[in-house]
Amino acid sequence: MFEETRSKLKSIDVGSSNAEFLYSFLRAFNFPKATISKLQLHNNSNSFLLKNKLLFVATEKANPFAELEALKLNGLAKIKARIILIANKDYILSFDKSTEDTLSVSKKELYNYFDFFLPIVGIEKKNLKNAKTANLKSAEKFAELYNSLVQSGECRSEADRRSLNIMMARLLFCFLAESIDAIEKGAIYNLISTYTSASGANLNVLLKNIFNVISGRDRADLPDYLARLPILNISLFEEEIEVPKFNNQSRKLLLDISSIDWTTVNPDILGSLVQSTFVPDNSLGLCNHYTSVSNIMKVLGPLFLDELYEIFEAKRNDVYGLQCLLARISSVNVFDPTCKAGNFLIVALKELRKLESNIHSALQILSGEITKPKSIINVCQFYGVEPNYFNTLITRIGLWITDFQTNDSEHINPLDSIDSFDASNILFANPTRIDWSRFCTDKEESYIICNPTYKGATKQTPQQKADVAYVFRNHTNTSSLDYASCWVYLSAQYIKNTKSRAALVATNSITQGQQVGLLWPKIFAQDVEIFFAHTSFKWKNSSKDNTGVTVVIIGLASDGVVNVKRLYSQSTTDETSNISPYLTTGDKTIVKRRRTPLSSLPPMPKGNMPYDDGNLILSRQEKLELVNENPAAKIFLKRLMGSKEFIHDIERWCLWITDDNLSEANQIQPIKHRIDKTRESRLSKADRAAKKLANRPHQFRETNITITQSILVPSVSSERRKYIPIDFVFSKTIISNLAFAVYNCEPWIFGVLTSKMHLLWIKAVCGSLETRIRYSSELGYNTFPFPNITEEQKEMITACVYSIIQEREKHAEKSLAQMYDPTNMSGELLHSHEVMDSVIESCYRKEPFLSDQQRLEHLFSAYRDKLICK
DNA sequence: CATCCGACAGAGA
DNA sequence: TCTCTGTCGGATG
Repeated sequence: MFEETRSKLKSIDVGSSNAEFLYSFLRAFNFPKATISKLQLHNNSNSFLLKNKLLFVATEKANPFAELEALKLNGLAKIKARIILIANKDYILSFDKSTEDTLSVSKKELYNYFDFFLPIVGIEKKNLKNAKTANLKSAEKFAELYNSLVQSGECRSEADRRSLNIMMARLLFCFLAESIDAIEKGAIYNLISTYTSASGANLNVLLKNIFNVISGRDRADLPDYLARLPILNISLFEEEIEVPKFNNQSRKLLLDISSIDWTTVNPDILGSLVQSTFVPDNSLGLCNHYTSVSNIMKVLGPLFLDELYEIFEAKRNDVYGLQCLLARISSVNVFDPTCKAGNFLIVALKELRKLESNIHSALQILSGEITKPKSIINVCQFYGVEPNYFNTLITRIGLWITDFQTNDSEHINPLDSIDSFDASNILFANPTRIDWSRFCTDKEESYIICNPTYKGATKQTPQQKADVAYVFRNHTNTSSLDYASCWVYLSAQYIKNTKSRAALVATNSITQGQQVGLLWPKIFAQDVEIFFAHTSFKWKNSSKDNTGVTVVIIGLASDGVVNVKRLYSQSTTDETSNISPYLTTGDKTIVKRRRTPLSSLPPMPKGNMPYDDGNLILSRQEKLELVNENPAAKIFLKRLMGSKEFIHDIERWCLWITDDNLSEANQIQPIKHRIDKTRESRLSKADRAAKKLANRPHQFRETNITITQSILVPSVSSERRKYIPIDFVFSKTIISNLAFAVYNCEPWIFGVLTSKMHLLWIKAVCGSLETRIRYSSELGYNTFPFPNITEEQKEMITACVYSIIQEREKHAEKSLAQMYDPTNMSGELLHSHEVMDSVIESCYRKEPFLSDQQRLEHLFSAYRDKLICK
């Protein structure tokens, strides 16, 4: 169906003018002539708008990312088009506003990515089950072969696994070597198909021979068919390994793999795919998530590439300037201290070569020379540390093939290119245990890029726990840190007092909640600051399972190295003099956990934790059945509310038994059964506290109850609502550990908690679940700066509270979720909240606040003042 | 003792 | 399969 589009795109003359390029592009997607001739000029003569579909921008800039950034600065929302297509002489950069996908390819390769543009003809990519790319196909075949060999029982021991991994890496190397003619094309396929039997029985012997011949170990009296293989003098083939036995099926898979056309395989994602599909478990418990190219560009651009391109644009007509720039890029180090399959390094190499090629083109124009010299960017400038041996091999392979593919010179002998396999600096080690500065010694400038493993403090393996303890051995209060903090800290140490910079992708947790107070003082103490950052966005790559995590990007530099800091979000870019550890434009104020409220507010504990494996809790149905059969059970039941039951008005019940009426409760068989099960479950836990709780299995861990009225605050709730849904609950309700409670409180407290001021504070200083609002008392409530107010003010607030309650009562049939639906909130309810907001704000100061930014600044300064007073 | 977190998890469309 | 939005339990301070 789209073959025609593809072939039309392929036939576009790359050298044509911008307008011609655009016309051909649109014709490929079958836009009628009339549409094309009616194209509107947009803002200036370099861009065209196809309304609601496409904005085409022609640029002179060699780095189209700069043009996209410029558009973002002006606000992407204003652009009335789904897809933005930026084109310079050779490359195109495209951005899909809806999916936030980025595509960066040369014009020549554009046809292979036509599906990116299908939304402009009304087809969503997700609906398109198109043929898999060569990359994915190859990776899956590789994974199949790997699994087949593992499952046939050939690779039981650790040593067998290792041999298998090395064999897989060697095979990958051989096929790529064929693709660049370092090995005769089809040689491996022919050897296997000709000299092994269909049963696969002697295939392992043949492979062993092939490896021996290639390594040069065993070349005496070779039969002719093996003698034609070259000697590849690299470490990959040095070790003599046991090759696992093949069977009919695995032999067939290997033949399939060797007949793939490896010339079309893209090294920056192949390695990652291979790795993510066939290293399912590894002894270090590290994850195999890899970073997509568009995410890598979010890191490389602000870290150094944008700056290099700015220099290039400025010196375009200056031979000396261009030569200086060349000298500079030939001496930078790029260092990924947890490189996995190496795709950061590979993309960095590719991008630097692209820039180099641009510089050579500019120099050619200035000097009139025709031939391009050999690249001065060497793979030895690329450093990686990786605790998985197989990954180090994949990284080396990726860098080697990229080195060959991106070298402009036509006179590189494929066999000579092999040397770069061992030239790259890839170290097999645990990066938390080595001294980075002794591995990647700082020449002129080094750039650290990485996407370390994230693991929350309570989810770390003992090994990871020990790693964190080792990295932070000179500090206290470190056992709640995420595993990724190690890389932030070590990066800061590495760049300290140098001009080098670092940029990391990390879980957003390290920029939120308690971790801010635990990590960032240790970073800032080294005179290192955040010079750019990208706020939270949902992690995505093209791997089959897109795991749920929300990430940020953090750029670090020594104080004073970078003056203008850039703060990026999905659609905006802010320039500022400081980026806070919460990734806002504020100052470096850090809010730390407090046990008691800073202001004159009553305590807010968490609700009661069941700790029961579900045995003390009943659904509506279970409760009805119990009461039907045992009417006496009724007095032991109370409504239970966590966030979900509270917000969505879901009926859930719990057994609430005091020591006094325990014997009475035990008379009812189903209740006794539930109590017994709770005891069992608590006893089965390793935790000492749990065993102690088994002594009172009829009760929740905490036993707080409401006597008059309590305010319930859900601990997690959607960030899309205008207000956090909170409400009063009364004595029949038990609040669970999934909500906070101000027990038996005065009504005006409700006014403070529901206010916009409080919400802003909570969003700013508490943690979050992905991007949900995660309320917390120690971080958000106890730290909230609220003025001491008069009785009159309390009365005013109370009046507003009642008017909100009254508005809610008009919709008594609705749940809080429905009343506070972000798209459908009643005008009166909204209004009563706004009145409340202004009353609360008037407690802070007479003149009204003009923006949330102002409100937050006031809150932070009030927080600092209160702290000093205490 | 009692809080904050999760390379998440479960439900609904 | 994607979108939306909050469970549950326990190590940790």
